[in-house]
Amino acid sequence: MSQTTFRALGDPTRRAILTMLADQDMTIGDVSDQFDMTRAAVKKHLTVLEAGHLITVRAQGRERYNALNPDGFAPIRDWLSFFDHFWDDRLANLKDVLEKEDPS
Amino acid sequence: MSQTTFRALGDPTRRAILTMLADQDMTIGDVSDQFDMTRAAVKKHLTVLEAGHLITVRAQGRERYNALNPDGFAPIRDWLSFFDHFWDDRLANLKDVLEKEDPS
DNA sequence: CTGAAGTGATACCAATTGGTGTCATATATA
DNA sequence: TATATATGACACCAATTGGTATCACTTCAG
Repeated sequence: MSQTTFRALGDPTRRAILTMLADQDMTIGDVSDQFDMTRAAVKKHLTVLEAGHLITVRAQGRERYNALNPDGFAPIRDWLSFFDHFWDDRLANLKDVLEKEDPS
Repeated sequence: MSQTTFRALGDPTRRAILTMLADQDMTIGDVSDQFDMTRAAVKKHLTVLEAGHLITVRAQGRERYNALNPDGFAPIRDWLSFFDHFWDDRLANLKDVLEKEDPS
């Protein structure tokens, strides 16, 4: 289900984390340095982001690097595209109607 | 802020409502007929969707029709496009590096 | 006018969420 | 080996959230 992904994006702190990860992969310590909250809180956010497949974690010694997972954004993009296509079609239908009413 | 928009999309019931509204504008009664929950609960969801500018409401007699607001999806699309562009650029940079290492 | 239909608003409740504090574990480093 | 560093895992708490029940208000129809 993509519910975990949508939910992960619902929190502003988590979206900020994703933006930061766009610049560079970061450890929990790196991330929590940028926020006025404990590492435990950041860890929870990272767990939610991982559950939503928006990030991946790779261990390196005692550090664990969090990195963006581009593929994780696909469900969101797909969901949006449903509406985009819908509006495209509706626009096309409107065009057809107009052309039938007043053929040029 | 687009936080209200992201938050609105975080709930599966609200996303289902949006999908239903793609087919046709609906009153609260229409919507709540489709879910196993009270009208009051549906009303709350619609309020959140309206706060996120994802729907608009127009009164018609004693009925109030809820309709999709295509423009409301823009913040989400824009936010996603930031990452899309980022990955495009990163891919381009990678290509540059490869071409420099092994000029064809 | 009277009653039914459609809705808004509020109080209330259980569950979830975002946060802290604390302790345990694993890994570098002196 | 001893110690500091980086992290994970809980237990716990306040605030938010999704839901219900209930009452008031507006509008349509007889």
